Amino acid sequence: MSNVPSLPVTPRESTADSVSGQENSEARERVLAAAYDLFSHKGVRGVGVDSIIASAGVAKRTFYRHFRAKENLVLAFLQRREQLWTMGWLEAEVTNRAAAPEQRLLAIFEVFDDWFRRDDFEGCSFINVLLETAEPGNHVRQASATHLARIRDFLQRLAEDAGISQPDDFARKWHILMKGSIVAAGEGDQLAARRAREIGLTLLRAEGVKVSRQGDGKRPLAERPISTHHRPVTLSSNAVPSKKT
Amino acid sequence: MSNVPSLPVTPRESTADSVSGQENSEARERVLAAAYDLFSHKGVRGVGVDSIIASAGVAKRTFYRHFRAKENLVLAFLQRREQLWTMGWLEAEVTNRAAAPEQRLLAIFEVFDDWFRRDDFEGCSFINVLLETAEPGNHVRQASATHLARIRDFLQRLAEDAGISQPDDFARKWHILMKGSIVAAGEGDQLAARRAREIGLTLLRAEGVKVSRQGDGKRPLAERPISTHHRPVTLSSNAVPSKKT
DNA sequence: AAACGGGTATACCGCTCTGTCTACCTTCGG
DNA sequence: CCGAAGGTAGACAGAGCGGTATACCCGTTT
Repeated sequence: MSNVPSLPVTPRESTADSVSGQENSEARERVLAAAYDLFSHKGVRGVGVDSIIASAGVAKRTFYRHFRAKENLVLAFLQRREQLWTMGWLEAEVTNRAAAPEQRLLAIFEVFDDWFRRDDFEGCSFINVLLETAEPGNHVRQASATHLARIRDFLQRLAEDAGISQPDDFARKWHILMKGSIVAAGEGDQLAARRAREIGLTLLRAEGVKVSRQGDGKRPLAERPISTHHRPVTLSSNAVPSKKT
Repeated sequence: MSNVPSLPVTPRESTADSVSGQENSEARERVLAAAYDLFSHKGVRGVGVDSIIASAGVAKRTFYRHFRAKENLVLAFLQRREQLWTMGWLEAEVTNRAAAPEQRLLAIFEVFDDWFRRDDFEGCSFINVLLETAEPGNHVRQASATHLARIRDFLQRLAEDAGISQPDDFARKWHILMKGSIVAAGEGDQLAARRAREIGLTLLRAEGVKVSRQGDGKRPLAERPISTHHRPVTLSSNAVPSKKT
């Protein structure tokens, strides 16, 4: 049973790993959910396979039946992070909060503002993994870069919709603001999102975009039904919680 | 005997670690120099004590005579990074390239532009260490945050000199641009520094600062005597290079 | 009924890492 | 001359890591 697994276990999450071709196992899902929590908060190098299987309540053999090696789990984690965080949370939340493209760009930092205030703020897993993996050729590192690029694609689409002349350059600039504010938040600056928003505002205006002020500070924040943050409903502290969490 | 050690071995680098009170040993200096290269390029978690002592050509016993534990070496490394990178390179280079405070702020990104193009670009060790150390209370993590704050102090001084109204807020914003561009460069965007510079320019103007254009693009780059980059003259590939570098 | 696929539990291997310990060598000052 | 300080070399302990192997259990399918 276990209350509501993070993802409905439905379809193939791509990159075939499972031995017999079926990646929709319950055990696999528990592992992935446990890995999501642990990896996103403690980093992929800081969490061992033993911790994950203990937290997932799964046998080691079962783990290695679904993932050839730890690296494969990490790659699967990054993909799930994109589903849950990038798409299921950030993009959804932004799209929900504003309609005009330039307002959506600004809304990113309003979403970040809430995020940075969370006591269990984890930072951006893509950045974290990228930076804790030194070797340039690494699979995991490249995957992180790809997922970051996909965030940039979202920004670029918004820039195009806003009629900005050089959407790629603009998206990369906006991404610099996002990444910079995330690192600043990790450093402890809880106001980082507001600062980044202000920079973004001047940047938009310099770009010739007319941005109708609907609150320079906080948003009206009427109804916002989505998102209980991008965290999957973690399976309630299963089984042996391992020794040294 | 070993060509020009990175620092003249002269005075106390604070935080007494050495057993008998003298931290000006030659062996200690070799260790610190080796650690600087390895840590800054491969991360502090990715480099073991064995690699360091092999690269430094020093016995293990000697290492532990000077550093109670690896953590103490890491802290010493961060301090040296501040001396060599923050002060000896970034601040010196910026101060050398421009005189007016607003020009110095912009010069940061011109210095970064050169830096990002290096093939052995290592990123900001303070950010790297901060992000690869998950636990919030950690000594090393806090030390990294402190060193980052000291960079911000430099920015704040420049902001004050430029007559900017809220220097702390401005410094934090500028730092967001710096950190964001560094991460972007780590991701592979070699133009990140120029993008950040452009953002900074609009930000300065929005702040009411008159910035006389002396080249919107590249600088005149006349004489610039300082800096062969912040890298200490690494002791030429000493001793046993260990097995698996 | 038998076979099989997937799950559990646990021991184990080999490697790496931090840190200690033994033993010897060199230099230098009283 | 001798002893202490600081150095070298290398074995070693103990822990954690990723990954494998053994043995058993259970439900479904054939």
